[in-house]
Amino acid sequence: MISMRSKYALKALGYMARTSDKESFLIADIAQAEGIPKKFLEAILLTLKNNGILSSRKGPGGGYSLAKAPANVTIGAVVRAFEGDLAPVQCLSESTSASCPECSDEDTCGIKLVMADAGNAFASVLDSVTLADMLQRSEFERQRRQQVVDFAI
Amino acid sequence: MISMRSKYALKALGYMARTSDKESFLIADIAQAEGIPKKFLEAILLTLKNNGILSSRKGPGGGYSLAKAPANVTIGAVVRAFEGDLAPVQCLSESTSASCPECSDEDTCGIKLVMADAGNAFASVLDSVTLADMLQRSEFERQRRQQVVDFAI
DNA sequence: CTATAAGTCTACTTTAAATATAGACAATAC
DNA sequence: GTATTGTCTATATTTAAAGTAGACTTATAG
Repeated sequence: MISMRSKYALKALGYMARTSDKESFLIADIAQAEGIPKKFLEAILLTLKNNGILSSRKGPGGGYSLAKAPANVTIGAVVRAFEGDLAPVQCLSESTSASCPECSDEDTCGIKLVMADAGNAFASVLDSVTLADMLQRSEFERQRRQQVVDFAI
Repeated sequence: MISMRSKYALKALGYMARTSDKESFLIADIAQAEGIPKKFLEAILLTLKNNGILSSRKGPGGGYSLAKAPANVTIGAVVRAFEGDLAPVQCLSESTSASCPECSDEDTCGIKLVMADAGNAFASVLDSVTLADMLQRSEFERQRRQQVVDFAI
């Protein structure tokens, strides 16, 4: 389960990428458009900035902008900014140095080996999809469903 | 991140499957062997029983036994007993009926579409590996590392 | 039929993390 | 210099996980 932070981040980025007529976005506007608590979004956008995904300018006329083209931002990079490495078990996380306290032999632990595979499968998908892909996919799905409805009429 | 419950469950099952000379296991013995808090393990084994993975008998001479051969128990089934469906986002979970509160159109939500793929990739791995596979893999890794050490000497 | 050995159930406590909020601070444009 | 906007620090709230305690039930042995 990914956190709300990650989901809000993806929503905010999706909104910014989708609204291509605007260059810069106010926190308050994004919050309202996507239904995200403003103060919470504040911290989220800051994290995205610190991860090089967004850039910002203070003062009047300022706001947040995408630091890269949507085709160059992977979903994996966004999610990792909030969830750390995407390890399904603690002992696979490199950032959290906490290993299994009671694992007799971590190197040959079957659980760890299997979870590594599963975690990699999960991460590969997110790393292979960009923000642009995500929007395109959503749009494709919208049109596909629209056609089904048209056909039904 | 999977919970300790799932990890403890896999440890307990691994222990039972590995210790093939015994038929029946006491909670206390498993707890001690695998370093799991006994009272906590109690609840975990019960859940495994309710999911048809273990069977039990009360009274003297009783204890827990594997309800199926290790080759017929998938890691996915074990983990699902504790984590529910392995949905990476709430709106993909069928058990938790809570959908995204602020998703304008859930059917075409790009986040949901991408996360569905990632979640499926994760689940596929766990569903394709059995308890027997896990033990075998661990043993294989143990021997491989042993050889490397021998060679180094 | 009683004593004992096991699993089962209910309730609670503790701990930690996620989520969210408040308010002061800093930078920039005009 | 003042209004606008992002940034930072601190705190509150809520929720779930992790762990514990103790009474209850079922079965076996003798």
